[in-house]
Amino acid sequence: MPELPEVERGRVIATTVARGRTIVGVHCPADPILLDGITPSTLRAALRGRRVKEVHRRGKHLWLELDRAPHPLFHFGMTGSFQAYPDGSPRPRYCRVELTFDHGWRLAMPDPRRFGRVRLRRDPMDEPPLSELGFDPLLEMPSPAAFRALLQKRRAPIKAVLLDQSFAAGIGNWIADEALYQAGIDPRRPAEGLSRQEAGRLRRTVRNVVETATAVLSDHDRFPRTWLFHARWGKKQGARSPRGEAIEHIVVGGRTTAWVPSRQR
DNA sequence: CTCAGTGTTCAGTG
DNA sequence: TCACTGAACACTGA
Repeated sequence: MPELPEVERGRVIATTVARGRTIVGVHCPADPILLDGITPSTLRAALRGRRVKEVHRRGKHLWLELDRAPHPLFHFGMTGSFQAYPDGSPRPRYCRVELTFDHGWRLAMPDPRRFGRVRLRRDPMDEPPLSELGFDPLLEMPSPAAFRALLQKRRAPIKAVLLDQSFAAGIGNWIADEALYQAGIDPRRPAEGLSRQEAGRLRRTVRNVVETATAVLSDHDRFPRTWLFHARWGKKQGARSPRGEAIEHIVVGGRTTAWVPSRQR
């Protein structure tokens, strides 16, 4: 699930259930998704009794700003998410962490595949991993000139650069493919070789894809029907884009890439 | 039964 | 330093 729009949905869910509330319970079995030597008891000690002032997101990372450090920082990996539900509802399957608040509602992080991560940070923005992130396309998209300048420093394929979280924070496999498709750019092109016009188009399509997906809280059924997204994993052989174009599958930057050669140059 | 997957990290290589 | 490859992580569903 989790690229920027899915994580933003998690932020909205967490804000709704947790902002201004006090954490009264922490359920978390010992699990490798707890990093930096966190144990169930240290996590409980850090969180119980704390008030949640605000919920923040940057790229694919999400954290609760508490009334006292350290603050819990979450990454959803491939299959993590947030769910909120009232006291008494069953705990979701694959729940790794569950917080209970003073109004009786709970916030859980299920993560079947366990690629998610939970950390504690004193100054989240000033410490890794957040301090290593590039710009967040929703919060701070650079100017066209600055965007192109960043691209010109990179020789790697443009798709690999889009996936690099130290370049842009929050872009994942499907957003990179969608933005390149809409911009009409071959994913294998060296980033430094994009013209000013191409860089400008790509900047706009990245922003458009992220903003559009976020505006519908990442409800896939509400993504525009013209998006490659709906066709990319359909059938590998003979797949067609919504516009009837042939879709090819190749590997770029170590990831399966769906693209439309007749449209992307 | 086999394989790929909306992600990250690390070791090894050039 | 940069960049690429492959493996590892762990589990589901086609």
